[in-house]
Formats: sequence, structure tokens, C-alpha cells
Amino acid sequence: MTRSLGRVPAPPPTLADVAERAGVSRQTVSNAVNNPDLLRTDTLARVQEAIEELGYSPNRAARNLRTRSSHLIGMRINPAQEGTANATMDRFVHSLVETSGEAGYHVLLFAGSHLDPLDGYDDLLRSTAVDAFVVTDTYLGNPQAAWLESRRAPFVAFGRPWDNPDGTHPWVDVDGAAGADLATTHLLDRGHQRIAWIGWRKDSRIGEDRRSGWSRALRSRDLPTTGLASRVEDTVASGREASAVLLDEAHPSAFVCASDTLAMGVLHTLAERGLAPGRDVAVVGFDDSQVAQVVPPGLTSVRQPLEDVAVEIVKALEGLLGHPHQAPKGVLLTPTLAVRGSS
Amino acid sequence: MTRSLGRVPAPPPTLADVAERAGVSRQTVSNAVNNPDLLRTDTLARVQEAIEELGYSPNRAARNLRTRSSHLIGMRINPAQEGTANATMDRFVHSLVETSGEAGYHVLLFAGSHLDPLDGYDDLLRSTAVDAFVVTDTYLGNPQAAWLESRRAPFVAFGRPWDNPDGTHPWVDVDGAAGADLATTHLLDRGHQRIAWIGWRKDSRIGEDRRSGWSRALRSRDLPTTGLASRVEDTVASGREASAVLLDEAHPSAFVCASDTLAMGVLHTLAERGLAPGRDVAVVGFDDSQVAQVVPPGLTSVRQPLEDVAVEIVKALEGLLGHPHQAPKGVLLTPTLAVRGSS
DNA sequence: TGATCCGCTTGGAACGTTCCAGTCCTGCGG
DNA sequence: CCGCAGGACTGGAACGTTCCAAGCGGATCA
Repeated sequence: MTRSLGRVPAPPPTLADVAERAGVSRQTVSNAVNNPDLLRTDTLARVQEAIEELGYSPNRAARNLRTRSSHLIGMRINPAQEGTANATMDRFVHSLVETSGEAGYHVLLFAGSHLDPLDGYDDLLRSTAVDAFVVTDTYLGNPQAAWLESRRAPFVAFGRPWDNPDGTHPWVDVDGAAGADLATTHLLDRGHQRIAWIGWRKDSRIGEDRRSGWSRALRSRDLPTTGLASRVEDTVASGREASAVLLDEAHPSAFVCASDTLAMGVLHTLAERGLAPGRDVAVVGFDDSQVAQVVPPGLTSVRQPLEDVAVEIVKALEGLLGHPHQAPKGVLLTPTLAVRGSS
Repeated sequence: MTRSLGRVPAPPPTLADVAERAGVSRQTVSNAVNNPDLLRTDTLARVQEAIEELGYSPNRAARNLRTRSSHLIGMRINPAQEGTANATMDRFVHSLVETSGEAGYHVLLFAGSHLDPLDGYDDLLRSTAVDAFVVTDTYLGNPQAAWLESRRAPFVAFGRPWDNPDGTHPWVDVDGAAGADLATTHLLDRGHQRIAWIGWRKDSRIGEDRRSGWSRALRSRDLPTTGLASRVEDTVASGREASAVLLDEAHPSAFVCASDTLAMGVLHTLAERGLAPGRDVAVVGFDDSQVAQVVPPGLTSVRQPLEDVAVEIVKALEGLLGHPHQAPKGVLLTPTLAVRGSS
């Protein structure tokens, strides 16, 4: 199978080509692109015309080499675990790509070994392939933030520096306690009194944060929390078992869960017992995943404002990378509640 | 390796630094990195030691400029529509990032205007920011493939060139007809005789392809298809309505759907009528989304081998970009069936 | 011994851009 | 008419890498 390549595509026009065509020097063309107000209007018009005619676009590699910046933002994606409802990353990546694109940055994805949470960062950093990183999983004990700080690498974290409160890097996060409070209060307003919590293991700061919103909401109405909480792994099976036990022992009329995955576990239990979600028992999840949106009868869920998170992260990045933004060190956003049939 | 703790991060070491330390010339270091077999073993060892000590990593911008290639693969992501179960892209992006990473390529994501399907490509192409593209939505009438071909831009499509059978670009796709056949045959083997189809509008080639697998399987057992098929939009609501009508008029005992989104619509109808999926009526979806994995009682679904798709796409890219792979023009992969409680 | 070749190494040039230090020109005050 | 300030534009250099043509020493062969 021989491919007839005919001719190679013509090399793209360079600054020098434009300069020649417009009858000016290279530097003038460069100024026309980067500092248009330095040129006389007639010269500017002439150069822009030449740029248009030739279809010129500055060569990124050359620009990167000279300016020592790539206008690329690195983000490591971790192997998605199957069998969970987690769609947060997908939505977030979309938002980040769009927002950073508007700011002139592209997003470079890279994968790392499951074993080494630092894998991949070092390489991109030393080869100056990216200007900054966005770090997403800031769970307890994750060394990425500390490591990047020690390297003086610019980065913004999606997630609070739980285990390092005096870290100096910018971060953006969503107030999980407020979200759980929102969900619990919503159920209280619907008349529920016994509202159970299914969350994550105690060493998950995010899980404990969300849980505190649930207990805060109950206590604000002088309702007890004792015996109504369960802490398990983030799997459907765990949610199913935990909800079964809670139903038998504590007789709640509603569940608030730390994730949609756990909430789906509750739906499993309800289905097995012939109980209708929303009518017999209310269920609220967390993350507003696609699962929550399509499962019958619709799963009420706390929705993280990921679009806003992306906007704040890009703002912080611009601040880091020299633009005169001076964003605050940490930004905490408030989630909303997507109410559906399950509550 | 100790770093000075100055205010500003020290500039990364260059080829020249390594050369000086190892007592060789720049070119020798370059060869040590790119063509190690050109060096005498002792020289190589000395250079590698220097590289190690300095923590050297070639500057990408300089390398890109010189070699006229960025080792970046561009992929446009489109705004995810809410309310569908589509998790295909997420899984695929993961696989692509991992596979291309192993081949020395990174994935650059970019967003484009919803209105203009070509937005973003031109810019990256002219600025030589990426070496090639991966094009994902090859629905009928999508001009991307034709446009990129006319620009002689290297790209690989995930999806057959439906409307341009004699296109010359490589593509990788999953055999949708085989998938629907698999699903239908699975139901036939379980004793079902009246198996309905809910698919997409007739102008969707992908939808018609999948549908042909369903009708092929039924005809192979001399079973009728008349009145058992419905063609609707890809939304939960459409699936709900279509399944309600089919249940009333054609009394099927099983549904095969062109997507998990539509299958979720069927589950809605069953829930409304007090029918149990899997026990009263069987349902099979398409895509094996996270929704299928977590919804009670588990949705049987056709699973696309996206990991293999990514592998084939990277192979094709390497072929395009000069490596002596010489991959075939088109690759068609066969999906599998993930059997769960709904069938 | 001298010519030839081969493996390894070398310094200069080039990729396309931006930075820097000018040069040219125009207009204005003296 | 000169001197000078300042705006508009220019040309050389540099970013860090790889390509290229040539250099060099040692081994082989006549």
C-alpha cells in the first residue's frame, strides 16, 4: 500500500515573510502582533493586511523558546475508577478547557503511574513544557502540593490544603459543609425529622467536612444525630449495605450521602425492599453526576459550581503567571442543590 | 541533588551545561539522549551521569523549534450535554492520554465554539502547536475530516468516514452493528422473542448501523421486526415515551437501545408501571456508561473497547508521523457485552 | 611508511521568535 | 540654521536544541 504523498504541505509563513510583504522589519511585525499601539496606524494596517493575506500565525515553538513560557497548563488525570458515579472530573475538565482557552492557555493532559502521585510532574517541569499545573486531588497526605511548592513550580489546587494550612499556593474549593447543610435543610423543610448520613471514612477530610454540614443542620433544629451516621468506602455496595443497616436500626425517613455513588447504593436497597425513592424514603446525593440526572425518578444532588471553580482557577493562574491580577490565596465557593424526584 | 534556595527558581540546566560537566561537546550530549548507540559506552556513561547529576531534561520549546514537531496531539472537546448518560468521551480521553503518553505524546485539549465545528483547528495548525489531531465526532455532515484533509493536516478519526467513503485518512471505529447483534442475541438466548429497538433518528448513520445489528439478529432466527422499532432523539424523555408506546402497542418482553440514555428512559417507564427491569422486562443499553454500572439492578450494556480504540489510534498516529508502522487505513473493533441485572 | 577508512567527536549554522541597542526622521525651540 | 528630544522603525543577538560538514585519532591495508 503506497501512499502517494504528492507534495508536502507548504511551510507556514514566518514573521520574516510577513515583514517582507509589508515592507517592514521583523520586529515591526512582532510589535504589530504583540504591541499594536507602538505602530503608526497606517503601518499597522499594512502589516495586518499582510498577515491576513498570508494566513500568518506566530510559531509557538519559537515564541515559547524566546519567552520561556508555553501557555500550556498541565493537568494530570488519574485512572477513572469503574463502578462509581463520579463525573466531577469530566465536567471540570470541560470547564477548565473552555475558561483557560479564553485566557489564551491550553490544557495539556498527562497520565501518571497509579503508584507514584508525582509521576509526570517532574518531567514536564524540567523540560519547561508547561507554565503551571492544576492539581485536583488534594486528599489527605497527597504529596503533590508540598512537592510542587518545594520546586517553586506555579500551580493552583482544586481543593483546600487540608494537611498543610499554611501552604502558600492558591487554591479554589467548594464548601462541602454548606452543600450537605443545603441538602439536609431541604429535607427538613419537606418535613423529614430523622435524616441519616452516609459518608466516607473518618480520615477523609472532605468527607468529614461534608458530614459537618449535615450535623450542623440537624443540630440547628435541635434534632439528634446519634445513630444516624455511617462511614464507609465510596462504592455502591457500601452504600447499599450501610443504608440497609440504618433502615433497620435507626428508621430514617431520608438519607443524605457524601456522593452520588453512595446514594445509588441507597436506591439499590430501596429497590430491593420495594420502597419508592422520594415517596417512601427521600435520598440526596452529592456531585450531581449524570447518574443523578437520568436515574428514575431523578436523584436530588448537591451540585458543585465547577464552571465557577474553573474561572477562579484561571484567575489564580493568571495571577501566578505575572498578570497583575493579585487574586486571593484561597477561594471557597458555595454549591447549589439540584432537586429531583428522590426528595 | 541539592538546589540553591534563592528567591527565583534556578534556570534549568541546558545541553551545554551537561556537555561542560561531562567534558564533551553539545552534539555528543544530544546524541546520548537521542541516539545513544552512536556513542562509545564509556562516553555514554559519563554523559548520562552528568545528566543525572544536573537533573537535565531537554527543553521542549527548543526541541520543537528545531525538529518542527511538538509531540502534542490536539483534541477538541465539545460541551458535554447535561442530562445524558454519555460517559464515552471521559473514558476515551483517559485511555488516549495514557496510551499516547507511552508513545511519547501528550494530549492538548481545546474547546471550540458550539456554532463552528472548525473553530480552534486552524489556529493550532498554523502555529504548529500540535503534530496531529484526533477527531471524535464524525457524525454525518461534519466538515472536520474533509477540511483537515484539504489542509493536509495529519489526523486520525474515531469513527468511520460515513459520508466520505473514499477519504484517505486513517480511522478507528467500533462495530455498532455487531454490538447490537450481541445484545439482541443475548436476549434471544435468554428466551425473549419480541425484542424492541429504540434508536436514533434515521439520519444518524451510527444509529442506523447499530439498528442493523438488531434486525440482523432477529432475522437470523426468523423473527419479525415490524412494529418493534422506534427512532427518537437521544434523551431520557424520548426513551421513556418511546418505550411506553412500544409496550402498549407491540408488547415486547425486551428492549435494545442505541444508548444508555435511551435505556434509562425505558427504566423510567418500567418504574412508572411497577415493572421490574430484568424480571418483567429486559433492557440492554449501549456504551456501558457509569450510569449502567450503578443504577439498580444494573443495566446490561454494550461496552466499547475504548482502551483498544486508543491503542489503534496511537498506532495510526505514529504511522502518520513518520514512524515505520504503516498501519491500515481503517480499523474496526468489536464491542463486548457487560451483562447485569436488567437482562 | 603512507594512504584509506571508520567510529567518534566537534564547532558552526539554523529553526522563528522576541529583546535590546541602536538609527533615522520629523518637528520644535533657541 | 543648529541642536535635540522623542517617536517609529531597524538589525543583530539570543533562547536551546538538532542538523551538517568537517576534524581527528587509531586501525587496517597495500
